[in-house]
Amino acid sequence: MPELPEVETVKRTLNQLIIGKTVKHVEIRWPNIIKRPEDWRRFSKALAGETIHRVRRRGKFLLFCFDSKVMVSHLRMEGRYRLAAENYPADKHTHVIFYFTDHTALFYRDVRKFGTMHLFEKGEEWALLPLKKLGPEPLSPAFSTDSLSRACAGTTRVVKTLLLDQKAVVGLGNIYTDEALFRACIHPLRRADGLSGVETARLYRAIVDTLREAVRLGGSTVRTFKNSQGRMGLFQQKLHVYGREGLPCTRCGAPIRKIKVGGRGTHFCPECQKGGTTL
DNA sequence: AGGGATACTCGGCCGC
DNA sequence: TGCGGCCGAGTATCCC
Repeated sequence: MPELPEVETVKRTLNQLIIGKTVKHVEIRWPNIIKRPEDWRRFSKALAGETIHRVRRRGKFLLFCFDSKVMVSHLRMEGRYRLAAENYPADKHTHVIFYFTDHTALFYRDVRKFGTMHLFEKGEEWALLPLKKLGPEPLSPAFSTDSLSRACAGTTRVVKTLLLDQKAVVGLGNIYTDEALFRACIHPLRRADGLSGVETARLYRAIVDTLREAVRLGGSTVRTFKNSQGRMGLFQQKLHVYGREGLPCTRCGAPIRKIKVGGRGTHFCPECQKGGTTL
């Protein structure tokens, strides 16, 4: 499940592979992936003849910047891009194919069909969903202990839920939220507005450090070993709690526990992340 | 009004 | 072999 470090890795790879390519046509095999424009047929028409100038990232979204259009793509759990020859055999999980004028093609494959694509006129993407309401980038000056404190102060929700919702900070999903809370020694069920100043500062550092290291290692490859480009992240070897239910805590040896928080599987160390759950 | 909870999308996979 | 339930990111929708 791609979170900020994985999406950042994909962005860097795509910037090496598809810059300067011009779209010949787009084949849409599963129209539900296309969320904008409403008529998915117009998505293909609008991109024909457009050249890709760069790929950017905002939170977990990829932005493909064309001449006059911007395509905003979210991979959700299993979305993947692969560049190949245009006659590469697409399997049943390949839902969108961008054919280029140089006889290569970008294949979008997504087993769960959960991914989304929005197409905008260049410049209008920031004022509309899905980018409109996103919080600060965690690895930018816009995110700070102060901004995190303000976000925490304004809500009665538990801290894990706050971190997942992309308003206090973007880019965290289930894996890195659990890892950051472990690193900060904060229980996932603590109420956000109950965190002390010291704890908030610790959480800020933990988020930044966890994401920085994961980006450096090319993200995590969790439960998908058939990554076709051979490009596997290495951060999964650094996970302290995610996917480690029952295994000894790397810090204190206590067995890692798994609970549900807001419907999401949540991993934590019952010793290292003690502290009042304020409930 | 605006925060919070819930429904919805989807198919591989698990347990029975 | 079949089948129901689970998982999960983000948005739409409802509720308070």
